[in-house]
Amino acid sequence: MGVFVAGAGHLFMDLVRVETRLWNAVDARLQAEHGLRLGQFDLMTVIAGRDDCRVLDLVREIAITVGAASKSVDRLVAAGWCHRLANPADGRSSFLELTPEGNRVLAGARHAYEEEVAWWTSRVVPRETLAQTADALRTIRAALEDAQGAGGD
Amino acid sequence: MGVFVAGAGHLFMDLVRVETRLWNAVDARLQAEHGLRLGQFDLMTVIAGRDDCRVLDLVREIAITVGAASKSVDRLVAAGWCHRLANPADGRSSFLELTPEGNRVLAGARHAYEEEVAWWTSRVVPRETLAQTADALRTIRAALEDAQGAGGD
DNA sequence: TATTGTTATACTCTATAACTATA
DNA sequence: TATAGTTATAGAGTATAACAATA
Repeated sequence: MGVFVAGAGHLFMDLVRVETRLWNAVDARLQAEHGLRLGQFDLMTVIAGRDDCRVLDLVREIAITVGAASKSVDRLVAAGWCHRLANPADGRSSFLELTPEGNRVLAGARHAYEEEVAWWTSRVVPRETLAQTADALRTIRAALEDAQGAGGD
Repeated sequence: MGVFVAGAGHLFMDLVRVETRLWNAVDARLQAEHGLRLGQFDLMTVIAGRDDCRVLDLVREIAITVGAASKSVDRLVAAGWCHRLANPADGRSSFLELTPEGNRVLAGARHAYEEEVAWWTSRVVPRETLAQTADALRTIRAALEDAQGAGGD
């Protein structure tokens, strides 16, 4: 039962399609209900989850260019959700920190995010299969990040 | 064993990171070895796999906008990999077809594509786990496409 | 009228690189 | 010199919409 692997290439295309469509579904809901984009939710989650987060930490974690990261932070700052604090140990960089309003918006959006993702995953795939899928994705992610030099502190 | 699900939201973020990094790895290799981008490989695979493929079929399958699809096809045509044929049954649309050169490039790239994807998946995850992951992704994809009205003929 | 596709605008991302400031 | 970050360019994606041609 299920021992035949149709081909890793086919798996990756299914993964790409799921990512695109699930991203669009979650993004539309966050934008409609909480006024922020999923990309901003992602950035803010990283900032909130890391002490003394710098722009280059976002670059490595999310795998975007430094130019895009810098401008994305500009937009978060313009929205009043984030500010840059001087890094006392290194004058070249700033520490990123969510504002109280940023934390409030993020917390509110997290409920909708979890609910929407669960709707398209937990509802259609058995819990144990989903757990095994999560394990597999975490393993593949770790292999890629290990090789590409991402995510490390 | 593995019954606890850390949260579907965490699974989705792992999926997003895998998609980004694996896309970048495969894209870099296809570009270096075969001169085409992974996005073009994706478009051409859809065109090759469907009789009488139209621009709107690409829009629904890949989930891009009609403007982006039209311009992407322009670039495939400019590269000599695709052409538009008159649709005898509907003067508003064209049928997309790969040129012999397009088919040749696509076939050559497919080897590198499969090898690169397998390197990051089959090498690090047991075959049966990977098969179960493939099943889960296919199921989630079908649920999303059923709701978003994609992929159908 | 509705549909198919092209084209245009404005915004966000990509890669690349010039540039400033600091280590 | 190397690193952290900002800023600029060109190309490709996004949404949105105007538009032409056809159903």
